[in-house]
Amino acid sequence: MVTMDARSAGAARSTKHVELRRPDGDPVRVLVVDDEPTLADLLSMALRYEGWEVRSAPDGMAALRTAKQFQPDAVVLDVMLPDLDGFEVLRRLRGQAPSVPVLFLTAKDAVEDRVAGLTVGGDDYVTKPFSLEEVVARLRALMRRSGVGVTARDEAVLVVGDLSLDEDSHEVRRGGDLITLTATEFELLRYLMRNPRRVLSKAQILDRVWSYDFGGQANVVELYISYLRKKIDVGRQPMIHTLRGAGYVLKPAV
Amino acid sequence: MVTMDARSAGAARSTKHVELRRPDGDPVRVLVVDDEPTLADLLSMALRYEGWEVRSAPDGMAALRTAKQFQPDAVVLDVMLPDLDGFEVLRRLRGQAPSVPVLFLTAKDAVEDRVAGLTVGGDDYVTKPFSLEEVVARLRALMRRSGVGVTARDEAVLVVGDLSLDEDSHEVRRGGDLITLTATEFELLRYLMRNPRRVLSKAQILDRVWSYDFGGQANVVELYISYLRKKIDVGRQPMIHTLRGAGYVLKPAV
DNA sequence: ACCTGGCCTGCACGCTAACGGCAGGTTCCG
DNA sequence: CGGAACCTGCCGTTAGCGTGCAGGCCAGGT
Repeated sequence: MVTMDARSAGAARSTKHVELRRPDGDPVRVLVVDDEPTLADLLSMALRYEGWEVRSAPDGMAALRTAKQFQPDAVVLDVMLPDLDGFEVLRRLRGQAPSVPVLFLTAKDAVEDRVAGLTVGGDDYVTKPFSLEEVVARLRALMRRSGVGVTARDEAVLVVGDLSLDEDSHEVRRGGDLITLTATEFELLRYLMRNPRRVLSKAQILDRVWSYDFGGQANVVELYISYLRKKIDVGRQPMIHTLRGAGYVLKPAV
Repeated sequence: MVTMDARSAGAARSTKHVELRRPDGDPVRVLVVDDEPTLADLLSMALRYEGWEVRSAPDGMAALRTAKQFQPDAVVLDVMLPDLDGFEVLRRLRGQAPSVPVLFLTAKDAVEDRVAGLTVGGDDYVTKPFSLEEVVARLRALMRRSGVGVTARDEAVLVVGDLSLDEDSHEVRRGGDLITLTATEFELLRYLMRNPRRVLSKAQILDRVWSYDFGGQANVVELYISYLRKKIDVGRQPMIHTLRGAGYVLKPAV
């Protein structure tokens, strides 16, 4: 009956969102700079899955070379690199392209020291370990603000049925009622709302919403789904549906 | 609100404020003159993020050359330059463009009185180390007074709900009651009021409201938020909200 | 130039929301 | 009817947040 190839994670994604596009119609280009191959690959795959064109570089010099030739619309940059300091890379990068937004990856403790100057130019950062949802969301936000993807008037508000989620204010409403979510609940709902009417397996959700080094049980997904239901579906037409053995779906209430 | 074409290439912010614009519709142009590359970059990024077109020069002669060709609407000028004295630059600049407003950057102990003397011409100055909020606010004020950005009658009063803040008189009111704020509290509130209904992380606030060389704990943000709450929210419908793990939001009280 | 008061910042403690493990209960399906 | 998959109440732990206190610095006044 219903399509059950929910785990075809590698397959190119069908039409879900309005694709971000550059003015010339080409897909958005993102450069990933990280010396850990595992992490770089993970990120590259996730971003490619968003429909973006991705290239990656293992160190600062390579990043600058690639950037010159690739002309990315955004850069994901690990601050800890074997050759150059991440901030040095930023400086030189700004010489080439003054307005390319940069998303920094940084270890938790390192942030405190030199957080200064990261967010002033519209740049942003996430601390390791991060969730892919977070990285993608922040990248989208960065590009939205810097004018990439102007063709898609892709505002910061996701809407599914009478449910809406504002990524700027973190405001969530179901038919007028304001709903308060915790950080994790918010990320989970955002992921669901980005993929409405589509089965998402617990594994997919775990990979996407929780940090890549999360060691816990897949049980947390069930737990947080139940939290969301209490806040969103209780006393209303349910929007979150369980598909036994497959996963969960979010769709407008009839 | 006037319709704004999306063609604003570069770093146009999402629709939050009315963008300052020149009579011809192009973005406002600002020239930054500083010999410290780090500082020049920091300023350039921040100003670009305001939606302005920025160019920078490392010394006095370059500044004059760039000014002639770039025709800026405002100039940010370090008084300490390798070649020419900042005042000399000003004099020659006035030869080219008599009415361009200038914002001086000066060390604390330095020639404060001499600079003060120059502000009679409508110019202004900021002492290092400064906060970006301060620089941007003063630049806006300068341009407002000199008639740049005539299209946007962007008054000096910020209003969010029943809360108002006058940038000229520093008067803050919540529903009629006059509220007295310290300098830091004022800058923090101004930043919040410039970004209503938008989550601001502690890092963003730090980068923006505190001086660029501030090395202290991110704890101060929490502290000053708590001060503001005491003065603004106590005994009323709260306008400042905490989003755990995300930041703070200011919004009209329902 | 000294004094004084107000403002900024560091430190540290207490608090509470949020997270996630566990386990017993429930629903669904074969 | 049995088992698998899922739901959810309970609760210990943690980390993010609020705030009182005290020292130091700057400004404004005498």
